Order: sequence, then C-alpha cells, then structure tokens
Amino acid sequence: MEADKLAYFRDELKRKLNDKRNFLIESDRAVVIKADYPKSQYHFRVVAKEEFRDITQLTEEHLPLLDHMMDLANQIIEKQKHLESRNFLIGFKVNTFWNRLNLHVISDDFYSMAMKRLSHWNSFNSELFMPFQIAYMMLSVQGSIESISEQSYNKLRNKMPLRCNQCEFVTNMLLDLKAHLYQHWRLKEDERDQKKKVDKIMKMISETKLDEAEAKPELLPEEPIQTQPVAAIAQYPNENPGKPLTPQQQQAQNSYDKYINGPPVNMMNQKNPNNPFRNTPHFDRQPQKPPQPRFGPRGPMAPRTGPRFPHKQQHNRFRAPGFNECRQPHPLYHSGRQQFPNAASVSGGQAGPPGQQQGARPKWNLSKIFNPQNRQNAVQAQPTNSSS
DNA sequence: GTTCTAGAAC
DNA sequence: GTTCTAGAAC
Repeated sequence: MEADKLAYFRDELKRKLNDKRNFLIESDRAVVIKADYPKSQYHFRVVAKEEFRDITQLTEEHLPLLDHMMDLANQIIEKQKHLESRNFLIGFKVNTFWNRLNLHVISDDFYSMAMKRLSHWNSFNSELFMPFQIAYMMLSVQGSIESISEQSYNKLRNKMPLRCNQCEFVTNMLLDLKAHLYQHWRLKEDERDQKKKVDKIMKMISETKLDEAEAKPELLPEEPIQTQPVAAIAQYPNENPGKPLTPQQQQAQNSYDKYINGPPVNMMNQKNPNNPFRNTPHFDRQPQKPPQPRFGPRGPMAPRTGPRFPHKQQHNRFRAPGFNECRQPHPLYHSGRQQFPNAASVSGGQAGPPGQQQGARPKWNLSKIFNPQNRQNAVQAQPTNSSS
C-alpha cells in the first residue's frame, strides 16, 4: 500500500506531461518544465516523453534522444539571454526519485529557499549529479550507465564537508554554505547591475557622438536605467523582433507566467516573505567562524555530529505575500521578555525595525543585571531617555 | 520529491 | 524549553 502511494508520487513528472500549461517548450520527444522546488534561481527540467525511468535504461541507440534533450536545454538557456550571463549546469541525477527520464538545467548560484537539506546540495554537487557530457560519453563508449548501490547513494547524499562550487570555501554547516552562496549571488547581481549601467552610459555617449557628427542635436529620452528587479525583465523572454517564433516557442511563450524565468532577484529584501533567510540569524558573520554561543547562561554543549542549522531554517517554506502580516513575530527576536538591552531602551527609543538590533549586541553582565542598584538605575533611566 | 510532527536528545 | 530527527503522510 505504501509502495503504491510512493509510486503515485514518483509518477508526478509523467502526470505533468498531460498538461500543456506546464510546458515552457515542447517538442515531439520531450518538454521543458520549470522545477517545482527550484534549487537555484533558475532551474528547469527537460522531461522525455518516451517511457524511460532514468539514464540507466538508456543505451547507445538513445544518443539522438540525448542530443535532442540537450537542444531543448540550450533553448531554455537561450531564453535567459535577456539577463546577464549565468552559468548553467546540465545533467542527470544518478539516482532520481521521479519515474521519468529528466535532464536538469540549473543555474550555478544554488541560491534558493528550497535548498534546505544536505541531500539537496549533494544531489547537484557530488557524484550523484552526472553532467550531460559524461552521460553522453559513457553511453557512446560503453553503451550503458550503471545505477549506483543504495549504500553509495546514501553515503553521497550526506557527504561532508560541503565545498562551495564557486570558490575554496568549505564548511560542515548548510546554513553557513547558504549564507556564503548568497554573498556570491549578491556580488554577481551587483556586478550585473554595474555592467548594465555602464553599458547604458556608453550607449548614450556613442549616440550623443553620432548626433554631434550629424550636427543634429537631439535630446535623449530620459529613460530610467534598468537595474532591479530582473524578474520584471524576465516577464518578456525571447524578445527578438528580428526572429519570428516557431509554433512551439510561441506556445511556450504563451504559457509563461509571472516568474517563469525564476523568482524575483530582490528576494533577499527583509520584507520579502519568500526570503530564504527570513527568521534566521544574521549571516553577516564571518564564514567558517565557529557558531557564537547563545546569549543567556547555557552550559557548554557536547559537539554534535551531523549538520546543524536552525529549526526555522530547516522548515522554511514558501509563503504567499502578506502571509506574515497578521502573524506572531518570530519568537527568537520577539519573545515577550527582553533578551538584551536594545536600541530603544538605551538610546531614546530610536530603534530599528522590530526585532532588528542596532549596533553591536551588548554582552551579558550578570553582576550588573542582578545588582539592585544597577537595576534601579536602569529602570529610572528609561523615562528620562524616552522623554528627551 | 516535500511537508508535517511526535518524541528523542540536548 | 528548545532543537533535531525519523517516519508518516501526501
């Protein structure tokens, strides 16, 4: 019975093939769909229409199918060209959950709120991910691809340490890696913005020079420089007036929804309910630094084995915009009792956003807190401060 | 595959 | 009391 249920879920990709609204691109042999739980900002699947469970069922005869799937992968990447250059990984999961051959097309930022578990990272950043070229070569040379043992699979899923795919950073904690990946992503977004601005200025300069040469001074239209959000641009993919769309492309174009090319890039905004780091501790701390001791007197803890990241982080999930508006604030920052003196109580009420501490966190000084004289002073000091 | 949660572990 | 984990449910 359980097995039947699992089989039902494993068939989800097959069922998606029955609804053309899921298709970004469709051909006679495969379709491109958006990943349900994208593990990067841009994550697609090229799903074969033919009944293959995974790459282990393919032989040399199926190389043309792989060629075709790669062609569709390139088409969907091509659709992202209105955005600044991004690197994509293209390949197969060696041990896939889904009952249908599917090729992953995923940007290499791995910055996503759906990246929650060690296995998510390792499924793309270990031998569990077989790059397309390797799969193609193995089929060409040896005619088949072997599946891996359950034991190897489980070992690779939980492989540690976690190594950044963009630099030498290494950590054992997924939260640290996520924070680190965000820094990469933000840096690249900033670079892209800068480049856009420079390009725009260069264009304006060159146009002005042309105008001068032609002795026809003309005012340039005052167009704001497009910086953010990229998602806004993403609503109009494949804008190429010189090239008419094929029927398949037209169909894919029609089925584009608001964020079809990926989620909005300003996701890290604190107000954004989809922010993957919302309700998690600050990640401006130095990477690889051992976790700071919790405030409050708690005895030394024995080192744990395995990955640790905050509970809320692990359970973070998609929330519709506005979801939090009528919600209880996060207990970590908004618990009823004061955890430590905040800006409001020490500097005249000019606190930042609720739950956000301004400046360095004062250290606990138990002798001060429990010294009646100091306590009295603290209580007396408040009205004076707030009235000023 | 993801989400949820009871109960173990701390 | 809080955090983590395994397993059930979907």
